[in-house]
Amino acid sequence: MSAGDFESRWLAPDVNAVWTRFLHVTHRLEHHIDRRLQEQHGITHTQYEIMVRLADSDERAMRMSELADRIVTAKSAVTYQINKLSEMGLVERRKCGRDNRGIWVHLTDAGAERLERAAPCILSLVRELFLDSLNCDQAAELDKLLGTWSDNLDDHDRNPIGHPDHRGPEHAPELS
Amino acid sequence: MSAGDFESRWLAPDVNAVWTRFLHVTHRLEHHIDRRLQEQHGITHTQYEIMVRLADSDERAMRMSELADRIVTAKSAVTYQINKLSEMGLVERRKCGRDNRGIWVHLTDAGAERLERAAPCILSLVRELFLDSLNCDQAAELDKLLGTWSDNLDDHDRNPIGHPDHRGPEHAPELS
DNA sequence: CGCGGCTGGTTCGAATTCGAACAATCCTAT
DNA sequence: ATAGGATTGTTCGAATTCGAACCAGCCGCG
Repeated sequence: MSAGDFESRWLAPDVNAVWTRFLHVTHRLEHHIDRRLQEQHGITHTQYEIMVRLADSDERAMRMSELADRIVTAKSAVTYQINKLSEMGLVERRKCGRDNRGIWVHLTDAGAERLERAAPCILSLVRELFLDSLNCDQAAELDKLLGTWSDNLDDHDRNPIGHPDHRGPEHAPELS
Repeated sequence: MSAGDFESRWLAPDVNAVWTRFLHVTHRLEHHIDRRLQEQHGITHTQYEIMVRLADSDERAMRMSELADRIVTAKSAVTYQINKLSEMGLVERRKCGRDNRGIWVHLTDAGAERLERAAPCILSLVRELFLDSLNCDQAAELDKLLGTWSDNLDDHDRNPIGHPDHRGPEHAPELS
C-alpha cells in the first residue's frame, strides 16, 4: 500500500475506490436514517442523537459543550437544537450548581418517552442496514479500525499542522 | 438499563458502541477534511467532490442528476453548487445534444488546475487519517463491507417499507 | 397529431449548520 | 485580592441543505 510513484499525488485506484465508497455509503446511511426519523417521528437525526446521549448519561443530563463534543457540531448548533427540543418540551435547561455559567440539559419525561417510541424503529433500521451485515470478527475488526481512525484524528487535532512534509508514522506526539 | 430481553428494543452494548463510534468518526472525518479544504484551498468538500467526479469522467463532464446521485444530495443542492463553481469559473454548463433539457457540466481548465492544486493536500490527509491505517486485508474486508451496506441501502430504497417485520437476514455475505 | 405521464433542472422558502464575536464566569499565579 | 487567560453558552449573519412546487422537453398510446 505504501509503494508507488504516482501515488504521491494520486491514490492507487483500488484504495481510492475504498475511500470513495466510504464517503458514498456514509452519506447514504446518514440520509436514509434522517429521512425515516423525520417522516415517522418528527425529529431530526441530530435531535435523536442528542436525546440518546442524554438518556445514556447519569441523571439523563449533560453539559452543552459535552454534547457538542459528542455530536461533533459547533456549539452554536447545539444551542439551536436545544432551543428546539426545549420548545417541544423534550428537554430542559437547568442551571446546576457550582459552575454558574455551565448549563445542564436534562431529558424530560416526555423526552424519554418520545425517545422510547422512536428508538425501536430506528434501531431496527440500523440493524438491517448496518449491523446485521457484520459477523463478530468483522465487528471487532471494524471497532479496532474506528479506534485507530479516531486516534489519527486526535493526533491531527493536537498538531495544527498545515500540510507538513511531516513524514513519520502516527504516534509522533514527541513534542519538544 | 436492565439486562435480559432488551436486545429486541435496544442494541447489545458492544454493538451499539460500534455504531456510535462509526457515527462519531465519520462526522469528525468529514469535518476535518472540510475545514482543511476550506482554509487551504477555498473550496468546500462538496465542491471538491464534485470536481473530482467530473475529472474522473470521460470528457470531464457529467449530467446534473448523475452528479446528484454520486454526491448524494438533493438536486437543488447540486444546482446551487454548480452555480457557485460556475461563478468561480471552475465549471461550465453546456447544453449538449440530443436531450434538450439535459445539461452537461464540464470541468474547465481552470477547474482542473485548481483541482490538481488541491488534490495532493487533501489526498495526503485522507491517507494519514484513513488509508494508512488499513493493511491490505483490512482494506479488502472494508471494501466488501461497504459493498454489503450499499446493497442493503439499495434494498431499502427499492421497498419503501415502513418498518416491516420483514424478517429474513439480508443474505449475509459469504465472506470467509 | 396531441393528450397524459416521466424525467431533468431550476426556483423558492424553511431549516440547519458554521464560525466569529461577545458576555459571563472560573482559575491560576502572582 | 486580582489581572490574564481559559471555558461556557449565546447571538448574529452567511452559507448550505432540503423538499415541494414548478416548467420544460421527451415518450408512448389513442
